[in-house]
Amino acid sequence: MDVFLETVSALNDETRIKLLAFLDIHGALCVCDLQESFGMIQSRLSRHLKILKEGGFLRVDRCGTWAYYSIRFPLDRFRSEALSEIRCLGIELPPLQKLSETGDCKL
Amino acid sequence: MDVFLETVSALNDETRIKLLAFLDIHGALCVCDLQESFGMIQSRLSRHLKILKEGGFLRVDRCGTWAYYSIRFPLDRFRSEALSEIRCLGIELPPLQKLSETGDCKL
DNA sequence: GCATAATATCAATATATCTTGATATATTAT
DNA sequence: ATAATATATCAAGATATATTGATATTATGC
Repeated sequence: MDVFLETVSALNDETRIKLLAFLDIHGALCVCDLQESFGMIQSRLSRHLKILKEGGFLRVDRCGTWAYYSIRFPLDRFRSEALSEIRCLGIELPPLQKLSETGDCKL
Repeated sequence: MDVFLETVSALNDETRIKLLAFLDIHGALCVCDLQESFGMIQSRLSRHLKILKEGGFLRVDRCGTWAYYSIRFPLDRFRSEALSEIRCLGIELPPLQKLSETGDCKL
């Protein structure tokens, strides 16, 4: 019950739905990229990304000081179906502003 | 976005998940049956049932003064997958206390 | 019509969640 | 070691949601 509720409540926020849609389109991005793209303050993003990660939707790959967030695959059926729904919503997303450089990191 | 969030937030409550599981097992029940089974006050149940209905999970069939709530079929893929998850949670549910009589009503 | 029963809605309080700004941690470069 | 950058966490206030008790609505039987 708790795990399911954690998954559902991760979905229960407009900001997090937009973040999922954005990461679904653009692949792995770090917090500063998202911060710049969405014009959001860092602590807010960090919190939402944590909730999405703990809800089983995202993975994090650390690369030096950067933390690259991306959709976690494979997703189970429920989360996968949720992502399909999100893809169909036609959400308006901001343009990607990419500041970070992967450099050595293999993502 | 709003419709999806309405669906998700309907799922985002322990009481409502239990109600879905209970109605999934027992079929159509009226508010007084649920009230008795769960030991909840009527206004609380009525509110949660309304949210589940507006979230697309339940239908209501009125029969005189009774309002019979049941899972709405067919469910779309996302809601159906949510219900599958709920079935797998192994939620402990109270025994059914059935007070209402269907009588003439065809359910 | 009047009384009773089932359900729905409202207003107030309690509880949880979100946002913000400040601070803490961690990594890299000098 | 110090400074700079990226991210995470914390505390306070703002907002949303849940619960309760009271009231309103609707249908039935007398």
